Amino acid sequence: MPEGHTIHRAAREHHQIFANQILNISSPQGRFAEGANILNKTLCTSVEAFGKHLLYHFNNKQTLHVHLGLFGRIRKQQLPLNEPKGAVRVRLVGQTHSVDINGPTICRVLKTTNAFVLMQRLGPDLLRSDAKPELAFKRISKSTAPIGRLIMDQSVMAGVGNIYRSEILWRQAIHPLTPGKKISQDTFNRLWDDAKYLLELGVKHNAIITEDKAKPSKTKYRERVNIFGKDKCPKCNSEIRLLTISSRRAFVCDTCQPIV
DNA sequence: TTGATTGTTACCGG
DNA sequence: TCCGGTAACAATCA
Repeated sequence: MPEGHTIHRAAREHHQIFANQILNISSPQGRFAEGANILNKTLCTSVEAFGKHLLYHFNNKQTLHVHLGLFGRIRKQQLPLNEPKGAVRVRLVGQTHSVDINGPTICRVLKTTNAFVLMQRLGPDLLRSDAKPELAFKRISKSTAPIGRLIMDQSVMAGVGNIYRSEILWRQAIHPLTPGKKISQDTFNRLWDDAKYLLELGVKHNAIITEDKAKPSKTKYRERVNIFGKDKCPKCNSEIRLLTISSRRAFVCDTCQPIV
């Protein structure tokens, strides 16, 4: 489910529906009972995203830290409350809406200051206005690791997931196995700008859309992509090759993305 | 029922 | 010390 756009979209929505409200917090599965007690009936001050991490801040200096991992889901609903579906770890209830967090890898309460310390491990977040892309370029230009690994390394830059990785590199005609140190400043700038553009588009439409001609209205909640999971390159019609980079699937068109 | 999956971390060997 | 590889974990759907 999550790439950076999912989490930032959720943060924006949840901030709107929960900020400055006293929330009712429960854990239908009982796996989060301790944390729920600490936060229950506490004022939620803000909700924000760092990369793929979601933070709900409360006015008792505590923060609910959520990371959805590969399988986690967020379900937002209007009140009245429905029966929880599936493995709901935590349910947040405000005045108008409820949010269920299903199957996250991280779902815990931290002191707010400690949550911020953790976020410092992330590289610049494409979706945050305070991001400093030069920090990412510094890491990339010093590394012999393939660019396909680096742009998905959240400590290098935060937000890109496995689908966007293949799509961004294809759009910018960069071979995923190109060593980081061979990426020029210009190439990096193109890469960063396009990644940012695509993630912002993803936030706007709540979907992964990387194909320029795709009509967002028709593709809502779905993916509209160029080469991820495809057999043939939409530009040159040659075979798409499937690689494994960072133990994940990476798709490449060797014709349109020549190795430098 | 099986397998695949939009992710991260800990650990270990080279 | 710093890599790269691997296992573990999670829930849902086809």
